[in-house]
Parts: sequence; structure tokens; C-alpha cells
Amino acid sequence: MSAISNRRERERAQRHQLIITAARELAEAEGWEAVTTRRLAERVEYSQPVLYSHFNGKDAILRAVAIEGFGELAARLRRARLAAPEPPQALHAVCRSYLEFATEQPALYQAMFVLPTDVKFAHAETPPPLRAAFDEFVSCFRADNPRRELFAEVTWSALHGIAALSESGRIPPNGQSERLDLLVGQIAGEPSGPATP
Amino acid sequence: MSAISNRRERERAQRHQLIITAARELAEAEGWEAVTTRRLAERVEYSQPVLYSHFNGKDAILRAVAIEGFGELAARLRRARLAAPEPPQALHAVCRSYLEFATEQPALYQAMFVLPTDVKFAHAETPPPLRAAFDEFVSCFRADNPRRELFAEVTWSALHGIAALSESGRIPPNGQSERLDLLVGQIAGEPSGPATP
DNA sequence: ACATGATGTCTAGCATTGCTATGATGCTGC
DNA sequence: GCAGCATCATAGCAATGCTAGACATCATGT
Repeated sequence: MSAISNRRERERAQRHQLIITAARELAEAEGWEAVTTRRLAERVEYSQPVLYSHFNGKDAILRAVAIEGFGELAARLRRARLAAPEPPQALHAVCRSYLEFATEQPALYQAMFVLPTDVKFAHAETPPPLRAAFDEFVSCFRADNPRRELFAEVTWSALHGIAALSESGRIPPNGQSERLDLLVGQIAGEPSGPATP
Repeated sequence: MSAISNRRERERAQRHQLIITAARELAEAEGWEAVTTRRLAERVEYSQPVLYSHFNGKDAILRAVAIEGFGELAARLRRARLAAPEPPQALHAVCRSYLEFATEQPALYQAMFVLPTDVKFAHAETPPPLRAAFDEFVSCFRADNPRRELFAEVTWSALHGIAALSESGRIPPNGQSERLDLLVGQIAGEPSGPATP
């Protein structure tokens, strides 16, 4: 009951991850609308019901992909922030990293922040990696700023707007760095140019 | 061939609008995933193929709803801007109007700015109302600002981020006005409080 | 006035989707 | 070696977007 079922459990965990990875790759290659349970099952070389023995449904697979993404995003933002020499540049570095993440892996980003989800944000049951990612934004603002959480929230929202509108073709893909510079400059309170309307 | 076919054409146009309105109401009441061609057909009291004699498919209906929304949004933003006494307050008024629009009609907003679309943005074939809505943001910045289009773009993106994350439950619905005040204050170059990170 | 042709509409059906009940197969533990 | 259980696939369900074909209705020309 020990060695054998250990192996089985290991295989099962591997297959669990295989499904997540396959869904993610398929979405990244052809978009989420191409991720059907049949295609996904064929890709992992099992039949459909196997998917349902691992996940409660397609939504659960999507959620698993998203949570995987939260961890990667948090790590990436943290690296960017720690690599920045000075606090003022940290915000810029983190924001640029965020946009790069969204651009390089659009399907993953969609699963995390665009598609309907029941993952709890800003809540007690929030996945730790997600909270960690948000905290990277918070850490970009001085600890004595009583509204740093609000600043982080607005910064993140603005970045999401840029990423989402760009990805869906609603603003031109070019000019992302100009938008980034302007946003960070204004958020950091350094009006660059004649800003006052 | 004149009077009769005139009447027919009029009836056809009415039905065209009826379909758009029905789709919009149904989406607003139960979300876009509840808008199926069967339910929509039943609601307008015709059979499914009638829908396809007016639109090239479900996507085309969605696009028609979105374009209707662009017109309403443009009118609303314009009213807000013109009602503002001074230029500095115009930006705030327009931004607040935008968020109100998104909050009051979430499904319409989704069709316009979230769901996949092939409507051309910032392009030669951009629907005039859409361009008009964007221009309302541009008009909130001084004409001598050489980057006012960029300012408008970033402002709009940030608002969209706030609207989208709020609607999908990714940031708490409360606190929208604080976010709005902070965003507008920073964009307008008036750091409100200890802003510098 | 009546057949004719076109116009408009519906019934019925197809392929695909997410999901599940049922049955076959093979492994575990005695 | 055999009972029992876990594992997996086949086959099927209801619902979806979309379409072909039959059917009816109505304006028009003789």
C-alpha cells in the first residue's frame, strides 16, 4: 500500500501538472477559445473523463493555470524591484516587468486578469502568490505614505488597462514604453512636460 | 414597388434595432454568456434564421451593440465635459462619467471594451462615435500640450483598468471615488499628498 | 381573376461544445 | 487464484452557433 500507491500518487500529480501545462501551451498557441476538453484530452493522450477526475471542470483548469501565473508574476516583479538601484527606479522597473509579462504571455495574462474567475482578490482566501505580486507594487512606495496601498491599486489598474487594451487591439501595440514612462512619471508625482490640463 | 417596399424596409429596420436592444437587455440582465441565438430569437419572437438575415452571426450582433454604446458614451462624456466650469475640473468630470457608464451598464461596457472584437480602434475605419469619445479625453488637456493624445490614451487606459478589474471582482467595488481622485490628481500633475515613492 | 415568381419565414438538422453514466480492463490484497 | 476495487475509455446527453431546405405569403403581369 505504500510504495505502489506512492508511485501512483506521483504519477497522478505529474499528470495533473501535465494537464495544466498542456492547457497553457494550447492557449498560448491558439487562444483560449481553442482550448476544448477534447483537444486538451487528446494532447495529454488521455480521454476526456480523466480531466474531470483532476479538475471540477474547464473553469477549474483555467483557474489552476492562472494561479500558476500568479506565482511567476510575483517572482518576476520581485526580481525587477530588487534589481533596481534606487526606490524611484523600482516603480518603473516593476511596471515595465508587468507589461512585459502581459505581452510575452497574453493567454496566461488573460486567464489571470481578464477571463471570468472566482479566484478571490483582496480577500482572506486570496492565493498567497497573488497577494505577493500586489505587495511588490506596494513596496515601490515609501512606507510613510499612508495611502501606498491605494497608490499600488491604481498603478496596477492603470497597467492592466494598458495591457488589456493593447492585447485586444484597442490601442496600438507601438508606444507602450511612452505610455509606461508617462504613467510612472505622473504616479510618482513628477510631471514630465506640461501636464496640467 | 415604392410604398410597400418602403414599409417593409421600415419594418426591417425596426426589427434590426429590436434585435440589438433585446441582445443588450438580455446581456445586461443575465450576462453575455446567457445571450444565445435561441434565447435571443425567442425574445424578439422570431426564429433563429431571422437573426442571420440581419447579422452575419452572433459576433456581428455584439458589434452592433458595442457601436451603439460608443455613441452613448461619447454623448455622456461630452455633456460632462461641457458642464464642468473650468478646464481642470473637466478631466475629473469626464473620468467620473466614464466610470459611471461602465458601472451602470457593465454588459454594454464589456461588449465595447472587453470582449474580443474586430472593431478598428485608432484606425481609418474607426467608428466616428468611438473617435468622438476618445476626443473628449483629448479635449481635457491643454491644446498646447504636444502630448495630449498620449495623456488621453493613458488616462483612458487607466480608467479602463479600474473599470475592468472592478467589474470582474478583482478589486473591491468600494473605493472607486478614491481611485478616481488619486488618478486624476496624478495625471493632472497635482500630487495630492506624499506621492513620491 | 388567377397563375407566377419572388420574398420572407420556419422547421429540422449538422457539427461542436462541456460534461457524465455506464461498462470494460487491469491491478491490489487476501 | 480470486474477489474487489480503482482506473480508464466508449458512448451519450443537452445546449451551442449556424444553415439548408420546405413552406407560406404576397405583389405583379396577363
